[in-house]
Amino acid sequence: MNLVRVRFAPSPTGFLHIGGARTALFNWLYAKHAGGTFVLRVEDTDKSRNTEEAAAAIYEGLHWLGLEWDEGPQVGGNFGPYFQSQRDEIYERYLQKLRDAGHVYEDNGAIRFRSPREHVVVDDIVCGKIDFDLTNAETHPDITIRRPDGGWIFHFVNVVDDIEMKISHVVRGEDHLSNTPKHIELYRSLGAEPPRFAHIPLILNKDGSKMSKRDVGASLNTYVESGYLPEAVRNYLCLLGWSPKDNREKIAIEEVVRLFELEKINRKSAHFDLEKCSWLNGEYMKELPNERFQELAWAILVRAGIDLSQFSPEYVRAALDTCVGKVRTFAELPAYCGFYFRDDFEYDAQAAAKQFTPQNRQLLTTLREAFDESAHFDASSLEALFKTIAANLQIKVGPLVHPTRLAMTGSSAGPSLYHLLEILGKEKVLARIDRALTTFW
RNA sequence: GGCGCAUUCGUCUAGUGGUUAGGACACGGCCCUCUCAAGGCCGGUGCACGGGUUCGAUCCCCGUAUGCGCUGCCA
Repeated sequence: MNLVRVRFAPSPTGFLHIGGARTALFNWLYAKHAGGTFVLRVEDTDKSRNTEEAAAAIYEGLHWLGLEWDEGPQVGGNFGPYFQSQRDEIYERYLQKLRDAGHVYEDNGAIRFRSPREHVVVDDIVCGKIDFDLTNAETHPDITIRRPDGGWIFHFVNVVDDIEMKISHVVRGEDHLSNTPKHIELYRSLGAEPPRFAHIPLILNKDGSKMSKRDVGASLNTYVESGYLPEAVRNYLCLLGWSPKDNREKIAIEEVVRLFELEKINRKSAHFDLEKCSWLNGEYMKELPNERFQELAWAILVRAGIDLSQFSPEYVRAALDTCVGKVRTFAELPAYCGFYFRDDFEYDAQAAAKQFTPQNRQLLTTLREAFDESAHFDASSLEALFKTIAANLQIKVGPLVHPTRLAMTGSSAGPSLYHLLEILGKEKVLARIDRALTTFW
């Protein structure tokens, strides 16, 4: 019987760090792969007031990524409570054990753990065997486990909880590697068998600098609010420090679960590349069922301050349909299709200088007449109309399309012109040509 | 400073004691095309450096450099 029990033990800071999200992901992957249990434990030893509120951001992030925990807050379990702030009695009990065995002493009101002063070998699944020499008290001072005010220190409660919760594998960030020998000393002094350790490399910024709270993209929330797809972000995170070894980039989570091994995690820290994450997001967006695309698109447009209620649902739906497959993230959508929902947009200055020439004024006037007289205003009729006019003038359709697009959207890039003309409808199309004509000439 | 970990294209990575060192993102070019994307084709850039070991090292060993982490009565 070798039950795998892993945990994600964040401290409630009010947001889920992208590195923490990946740590949670790797724990979750290993639990799923091994048929084990994924525990969520909130390390709120700081006794900060709004623990529940701050922890909520972590729950939301995990839920968003689809990393459901088997034990912990909201779901319960046999090893609770899952908040360190509620486990005081347990810590008292373990402290007494250390006291009884003479492993602790008081120092200015704080309680410190007396190191056995030996070599400790950490046999890490990712980093290999590392021999730490803890014999020198100058370089490796005894750790404090309790503050004078009674507050507990991370090293102690973390170890106690992992013992109590029967954690079999500690999968955490490499920033804890140097702490691990001290933790092992604690396990031994408490008469407990240390778990297996797997220290995963950190995630750094693209330029190699440390990713701090302030960096764009450091919080998972950035991706949620920018309209990234959780499956895309999760996929990208899987590829940071792990790979299926067969060149696959877009890979179903079930497949990752099947292939995932702690032994195959890289030892090198990874730089977060938003470009690649966005590309992957675009790949997922292409396969999005239309319903979900519409739903997410509406949400991002409303968030961007566009009042969709003044348009018919059919109009909005048709407008959004012209954007499918054209953007990599939903965050790009408001700028991409905003012209459908407002008439007072700005014109791209560079494009205007190029397209709104005296010569093109004549073309726009010609087009206006043709639109006005056109009995049909669907995309294919419009396309035929453009081609007829171009043929009559002995020019390509490009010279007709470009100024028209700019007049309709204010931009030189956008959805298919013929389709957007159909959706805007004759009335708006004529009005927008008039607006361009009066604005620029 | 001490201790620890790391080092394959700009980035994520595959890989081996003898390979034309593979893929992806990004980038450049071409094709397609109503624009932009998408798609297709082509292209450049990489084994940090110095010593060993070896017939031969990107791969093994030792240094150096650089980066990151720990060195808290933070987690």
